[in-house]
Amino acid sequence: MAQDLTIGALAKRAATKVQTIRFYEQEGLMPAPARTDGGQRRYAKAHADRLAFIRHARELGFPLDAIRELLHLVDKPDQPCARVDRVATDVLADVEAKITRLISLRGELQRMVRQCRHGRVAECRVIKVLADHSHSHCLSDDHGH
Amino acid sequence: MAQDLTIGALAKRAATKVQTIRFYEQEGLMPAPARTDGGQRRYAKAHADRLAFIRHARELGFPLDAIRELLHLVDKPDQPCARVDRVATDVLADVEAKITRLISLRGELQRMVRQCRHGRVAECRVIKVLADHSHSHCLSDDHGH
DNA sequence: CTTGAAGCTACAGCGACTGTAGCATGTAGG
DNA sequence: CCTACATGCTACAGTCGCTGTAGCTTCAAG
Repeated sequence: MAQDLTIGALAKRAATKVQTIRFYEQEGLMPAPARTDGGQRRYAKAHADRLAFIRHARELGFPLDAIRELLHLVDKPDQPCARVDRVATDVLADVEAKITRLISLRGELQRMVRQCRHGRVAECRVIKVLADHSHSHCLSDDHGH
Repeated sequence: MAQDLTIGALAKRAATKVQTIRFYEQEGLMPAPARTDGGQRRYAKAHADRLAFIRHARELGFPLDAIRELLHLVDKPDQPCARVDRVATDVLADVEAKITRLISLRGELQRMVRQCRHGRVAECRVIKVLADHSHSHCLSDDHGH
């Protein structure tokens, strides 16, 4: 077919690395493509669409396992989409938890940096805050992670 | 000395795993402690302080390399703390970048989940949004990461 | 002296790639 | 037709910060 892509051309289109595509194939996320007589991969449009799906999901924070599940579900279009919804909601909850935690980290870091008087290490607030054991429990609600 | 701690007791105090402490020693973050005749580690208070410092810095998102640098600086208290400030500011910038990105992800995920009509997979908005290539560039300002 | 918890070393595994070494293939120009 | 040379191939190591496991030894209490 005329519109077949080499792995390099596909990688450029999807803004991924060549190795990443081979990695997705190995992980069962991308189907094995046709090969030339010499053994090189040649991709059709369906592969490009699938790769775009995977990349978009990855950018949104979906782990590969979740993407694998979504790809299975795409092949069963008559089923109810409750599981799709579940996967997406789980990712959303994960993203929200990360935001909450990072905002609390940002607060503590900002306080630390703001208090630094740019003197010598001996009296540096940053070092003092890090060394101060009494601060360390204010974030520990998450250490089970 | 009477106040020496086994690795297990130290781990419990610092809310870490035993293996994590050995890992920090191997990485040069924790100094090698005294050993019993049988070869078991025995820790003094200085080790507990150092471990608390490391753990607190880790909770704040400092990578181990940054912590290594801070620990070196702690041993040179007469130097200006500009480098300490630099390390902390870098971590803060990193945290802020992550927050910005995650908030944009959250927005897209919320839209996706909200539009789901809980029908069949064939007409699922979540799947459609993920498959739609035209959405995939709205976050790509960060793909260099 | 025995038992059982806790310690020891060494190494594999996680997630999601990324990089490297050492070849083979494909294609464009001469 | 031949030669460069970019690109492709496989296989495997490395990234980060731990965590878990196997197979053994040591310690402290009873």
